[in-house]
This record gives sequence, structure tokens and C-alpha cells, in this order.
Amino acid sequence: MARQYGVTSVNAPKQVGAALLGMGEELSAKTANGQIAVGKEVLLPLADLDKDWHRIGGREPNPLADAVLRSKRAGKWAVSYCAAMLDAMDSGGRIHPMINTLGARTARWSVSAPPLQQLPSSEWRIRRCIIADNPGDVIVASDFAQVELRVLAALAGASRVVERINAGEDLHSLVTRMVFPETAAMTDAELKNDKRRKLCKTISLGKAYAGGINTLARQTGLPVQQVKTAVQAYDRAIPEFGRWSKRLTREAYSNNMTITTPSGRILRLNRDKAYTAIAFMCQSSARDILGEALLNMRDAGLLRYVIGVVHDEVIASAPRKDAEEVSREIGRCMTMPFFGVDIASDPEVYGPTWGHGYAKHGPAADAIAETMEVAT
DNA sequence: TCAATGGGCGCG
DNA sequence: AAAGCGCGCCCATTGA
Repeated sequence: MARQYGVTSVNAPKQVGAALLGMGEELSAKTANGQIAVGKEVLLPLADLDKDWHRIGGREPNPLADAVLRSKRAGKWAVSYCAAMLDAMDSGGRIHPMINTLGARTARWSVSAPPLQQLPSSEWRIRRCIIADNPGDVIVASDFAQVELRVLAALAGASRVVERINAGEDLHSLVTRMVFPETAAMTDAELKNDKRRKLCKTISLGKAYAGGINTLARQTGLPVQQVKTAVQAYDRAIPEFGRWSKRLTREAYSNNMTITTPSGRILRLNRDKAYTAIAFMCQSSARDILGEALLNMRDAGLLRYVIGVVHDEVIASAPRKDAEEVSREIGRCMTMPFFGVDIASDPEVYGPTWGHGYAKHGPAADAIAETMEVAT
């Protein structure tokens, strides 16, 4: 398909860029080195697709852009995930990934061969390769609820936020009520699909990940000026985050670009990115909370069920009859206070394979249900 | 033939 | 004022 347009390899950005230009497309985005960018951000709009690969209906799709996108995704999945898992499989059908428990600069874990933490989550065909230990067993999992944002609230000393989290109020809803006073009386149900809640959620994540105004504008699809106004309202409603950021940045500058986490880890920031201090702090502390949870699981004798970790999520395998209890107990081990804020988790029982929520919601629900019938 | 670099893309 | 953070790993290209 792509060959018709003179593209012999979809992984060669030069070829793809030249072919698209030849078709009359305008490619204005450039990479850091000044070359023409032809990543997903460029290709998806050309193919008239949104970030979930659904037709937008805004233009005639460019067939080459569409073909390149699909070919690259298929190649990536086949090689990086399928082949990598088959390569890593032992004679008993098990994989034993390499875990570097201090892999990242923030001390997060890195996992390789295969990259268990990177398996596609947006659909189920790859993750279903991970199956429960024994026939009749099921995968159970538990993930932390907005752990990095709760860490941010606690360490920044945003006591009004922390109090409301601990009272059980939904995090993004409570932030929305603080930032937009006119929403203060709205219920969670009313706020659920409100664009102000969506905006506040994006801004909150931007705070935790050190994102800028332009990134927020791109993520929300809103004009920069409107985002700017909203961020100002946010900072006025919750001034603690900005103050903490300033304090941490100062600490970094006076300590040779390092900051020290509450657990005593010394984190080195990029020399020219002092503004990432809160991102490093939140990510590293979230990692330590997961470590604490794993120690709790060890003490509770639950580690024998655990088969993997994905940053803020614990994956386990258990006999079906024990699944509810194992899941609940793992969830309990992941529940703890952290500098005054409650850390909560969301335990779930999946099915015979690892596939997030699809057994319940996805288009493959029937197939999964059938698989479960056969397996049990 | 090999290592380094750049672009790209999967995850939380 | 302005700034997405952290990874693993793929392919193509480049320069020894």
C-alpha cells in the first residue's frame, strides 16, 4: 500500500515525509533537530483520525498517512511485544522479565525482556497473552487511585484538598468545586461529564507532570488564552502547589540540582529543567508507596500471588475461589496514610487473562465470557 | 560490520 | 515567562 507512494519502509521518516509532501500535504511540524516530523501527532490528523483512531469527519483521509499509521502499529505490536514475549518464554510457557527496581532516575522500576509495563492497555489482544498461573485461576489486580496527585496535595501542604480527599470526596470533582465556585453545589453525577471538571483534571495532571500551558491547550483543544485564565483561577484557588514548586526549585538550585524525597532519596534533575522538581518528587514518592505496599503484601503472605507490577498497579494470579479475597487483601495492603493523605486503591478481579476491564465493557466481552466458561 | 544517534511509540 | 515527567525498544541512518 505505502509502496505505491514510493515508501519502501514505513519506519523511515524521511521517505514518509517526502511522499506526503509529494501528495500535496503541508508538513509544518519539525522535530528537535529541524527535520520534518511525521509522528502520530502529524499522521492522525492527516488520516482524519482522533487520538482513539476514530474518524473525525473533518477532511478526506490521506490514504498513505492511514496506511503508515496502521503498518507501524502492527509492526510494533508484532515485534516489540508478541515476538518479545515468545522470545522470553521458557519451556514451561512462562516469562521472567528483568526487573530493575531502581531503574529510573526517580527510582521507579523499569522492566524489560519483555517490557511488561509497556504492553498496550487500550485494547486486549496483547495483554491477554498474560494468563493466570493454573487452569481455573484468574488474574486479579489493584491500582492506586490518583496516587501522584494525592502525593502532590500532601507534600505541598494543601490541607483543604487533603481534608476533602480524606472525607471521601472525588479528587477531580473537589478541585473543580474549589476552582469554579459556581460548581460548588453540583453533585459528582452532575460534574461527571462537565467540561470544567475535565479541564481541572487536565490541569491537575499538568501540575504533577510539569506540563506547560501549550501542552494543556493541545490536550484540551482549548485556545491558549482560555487555558491561561483557567490555570490562573486554579492557582488562586489552590496556591500551595505553586508555592511548593518554588520551594523545591530553590532547593534544587542550592543543592547542585538535586532534591531529597521524604524517604531520603536524592534525585538529580536535568540541569536546565528545574521546573520538573515536583514531577520527580511525586513520581518517586508514588514509587515508594508502591514499595511500602509490596512490603505489606510480603508480611501478609500475599506475595506468592503477585506476578507483576506496572508502576501504580499490582497484578496477581489466584485460584478462582480465593480471587475476591486475594484481590481485597492486596487492596488493603495498598491502603495507607501518606503525610496525612489517604492513599486508596481499586481492587479488581479480571478473568483467566490480563485485559483491563474488557471482560466487563469492551467489544470482546462475549469472547472473554466464553473463554471464562471454557476455562472454568 | 558495528555502535551511536534520531525519530517514533507503547505504558503509567 | 515557560516547561510533560519517567521508562524500553524498535528501525533507519550515519560514520567509523
